[in-house]
Amino acid sequence: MTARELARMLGVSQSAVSRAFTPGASIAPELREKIVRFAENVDYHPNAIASMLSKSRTNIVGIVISDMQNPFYPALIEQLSRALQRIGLQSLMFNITRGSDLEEQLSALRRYNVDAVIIISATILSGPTLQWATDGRAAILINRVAEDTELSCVICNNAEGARAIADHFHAIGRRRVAYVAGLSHTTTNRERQNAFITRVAERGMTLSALIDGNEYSYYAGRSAALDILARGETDAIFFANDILAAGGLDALKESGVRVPEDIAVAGFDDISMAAWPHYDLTTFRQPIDTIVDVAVTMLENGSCAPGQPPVIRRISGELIKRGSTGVS
Amino acid sequence: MTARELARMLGVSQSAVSRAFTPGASIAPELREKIVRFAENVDYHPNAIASMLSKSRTNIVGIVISDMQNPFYPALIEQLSRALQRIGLQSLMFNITRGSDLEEQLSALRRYNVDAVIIISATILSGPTLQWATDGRAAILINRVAEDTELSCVICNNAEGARAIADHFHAIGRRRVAYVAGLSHTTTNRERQNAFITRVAERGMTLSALIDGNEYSYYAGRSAALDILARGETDAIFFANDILAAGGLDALKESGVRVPEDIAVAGFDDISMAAWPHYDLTTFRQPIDTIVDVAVTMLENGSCAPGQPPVIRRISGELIKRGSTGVS
DNA sequence: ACGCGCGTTGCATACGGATGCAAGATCAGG
DNA sequence: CCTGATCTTGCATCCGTATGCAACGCGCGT
Repeated sequence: MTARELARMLGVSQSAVSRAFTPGASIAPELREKIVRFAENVDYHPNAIASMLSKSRTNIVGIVISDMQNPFYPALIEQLSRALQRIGLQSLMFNITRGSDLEEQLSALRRYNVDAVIIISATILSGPTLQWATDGRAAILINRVAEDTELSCVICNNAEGARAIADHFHAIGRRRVAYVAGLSHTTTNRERQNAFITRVAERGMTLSALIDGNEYSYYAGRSAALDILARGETDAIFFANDILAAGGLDALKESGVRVPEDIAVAGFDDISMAAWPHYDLTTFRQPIDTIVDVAVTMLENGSCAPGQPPVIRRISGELIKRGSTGVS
Repeated sequence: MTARELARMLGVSQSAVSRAFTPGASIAPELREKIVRFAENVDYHPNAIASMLSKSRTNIVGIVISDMQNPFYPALIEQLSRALQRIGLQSLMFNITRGSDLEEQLSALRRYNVDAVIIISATILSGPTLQWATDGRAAILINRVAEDTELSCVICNNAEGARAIADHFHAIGRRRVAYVAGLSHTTTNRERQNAFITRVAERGMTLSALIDGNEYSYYAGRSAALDILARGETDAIFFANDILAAGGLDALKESGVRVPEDIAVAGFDDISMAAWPHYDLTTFRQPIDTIVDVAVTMLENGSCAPGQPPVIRRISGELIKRGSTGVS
C-alpha cells in the first residue's frame, strides 16, 4: 500500500497524502482527517525509507558500543535508546569488537546515513577511526573525551568524583590508600587516577599502591585486591569502577579482611549491584539520567552538528556513602 | 557524491557504478576495478537508503527488548548483534517499556521496513501486539513461545533444565525443595516451574514452598528466600533465574544459613556472575552461542519468513554444578 | 567471410514520498 | 460584483540506486 494507491482510492493527489502525514504541512484539517482515517482502514503507513531518501534525514542514531559486560553500559544504553525513541529517533546498534577491522564494522555507519553518532565505547576506537566514523555528521562521545579530534562529549566529572573519594577516605581516618586502575589509558581512568593521586598528596595521605588491572572486570578487581593485601600497608582502596570494586571486596572478605574496619573500599559508577546488601559499596554515582538528557538535548539543538565547535559537558555526580567505608 | 556524478567523471553509466558495487553483477572485472578504485579516491560509497528503496530490502533487523537489568540479556544481545553484523545485517534496537503505548513504541518497526524482527522481550508483549508487530515479515522469538500466534522461536529447553536441577537436588540428598518463580506468567517461568514440580513429585521429594517473586530481580530473590526460611522445612531452593538466586543466596547467608549444608541453591541461565567465587552458583546454562547461531541460521535460510510454518527450536543446555549445591 | 552467441554496457524506468511552484478555491473588503 | 489576499490542492520533479531490456562488440565455428 503506497501513498499513490491510497490517493487514487480517495481521488486525491499523492501530495495530499504526503501532507496529511506531515505535521505542519499545508492541508485542510478535514482532508487530513479523511485521509488519515482512511489510511487506518486500509493499513497504510508512510514508508520511512522513501521518506529518508527524499528528506535526506533518517531519524536514526548510530550507537557505538563495545562493552556490555559492565552493567553500567546496558543501563546507560537502555535509558538512552528510550529517550531517543521519545523524540522519534531510532537506535542502530554497532557492537564493535577489539581486534577485527573496525572500519569494516563501522562502514554501515556511513552508508546508512545516520543523522548522528553516539559513541559509548570507552576504548578501542583510536582518534583517526573516530574521525573517520563521525566524518561529516553530528557526533557525541559519552564518557570519553576526544584526543586529537574535534568532537563534542558528555562526560562525568571524574576528577570531582575521585577527589570526593579521596576526601572521604581522609575523613574516615584512612592514610595509606591504594588505587586500582581499569584500562589505564582510557579517559575515565586517567582522569580518576590523576585526580585521586593529586588529592591524596594534598591531604597528606600516602599512596600505598597503584595497580593496573588491565581490564574493567570482576576478576581484575580480585587479583588487584590480593596484590595489595600481600604487600600490606593499605587501609583504603579506590577501584576505578564498581565491577572492579565488587571483585576486590569479595577477594578481601574471603581473605578474612574486615571491610571497612581493616580496609575501606570505594568504587565508581553506582551500578545497581553496588547497593546490594552484600556489597553495600561506597561509590561515586554517575547520573545516567542527566547524562542522557544532556546528550539528547545536544542532539536536538544541533550543538553537536558537524560545523559547530565541539562542546564538552561535564556532568556532576554524587558521592554515595555506604557500608564499605563504614557509613552504613 | 552520488553514483551518477562518479559515473560522469569516469565517462561510464550510472548502472556501471551500481554494478561495480553489486557482487555477482554483470560487469567486466577491469571496469569494476577501475570504478572501485576511483570511488575510493573521491570517497564515494553507495547510499544504503537508496539501495533499500529500490531493492525493498533493508538489511536491518529490529530487535525488541525490554529487560536490560538481567545481565543475561545484554550478553545475548551483544552476541546476537555481532553475529548479525557478520552477515551484513544491522540491528535496530527497540527498547520497550511496560505501560506506555506499545504500538506507538513499535510503529517504527513497521514503517522502517525491517527485514526481520527478533523479539527477546520475555514479557510485556501480548499475543495480538506480537502479531501486529511482526505482521508480514520474518520474525523470531527468543526465549518465549508464541501463544496464539504463529511465530517461530528459539528457546532453551527449560523443562530439561528444571528436571536436571530437580534430579541434582535429589542426588545430593535433598527431599524438601522450594521453587521461586520470576514473573509467573512468562513462558520461561511456566516451563521451568511445571517441569520442576512434576519431577519433584516423580522423585518422591516434597515441594515445601512455591513463591512468586513477581519480578526477576535480586531483591525479589532475597525476600523469597527469607519467606522460605521463615517457614522452615526446606533444604534446597531452585530460583527461576540467576539474578533471583543471587539475591536469595545473599539473604540466606546473611541469615546465618549455611549454603549448601543447610540449604542448597540453584539458579538458571549461568550469567557470568554465577561463576564468581562469592556466589559459586549451581545453575543450568543457556548456551547463548547456540541460541544465536540457530536464530541467525533461521534468518539466513528463510525458515522464519512470513509464509513459512512456524518452527520451534529447542536448545539443550547444560547443568553447571558449583558450590551452592556442594560440589565445588 | 558470415552469422551466431555470449559477455558487457547503457538506457529508461521503478522504488515511495517530499516539496517548489502554479492553479484553483474561498473569503473579506470596498 | 470586483480585486486581492490567504488557504488548498495538484503537477512535476527530485532523492540515489537497481535492474529489465535492447544494443553493441568480440570471438568462434563453418
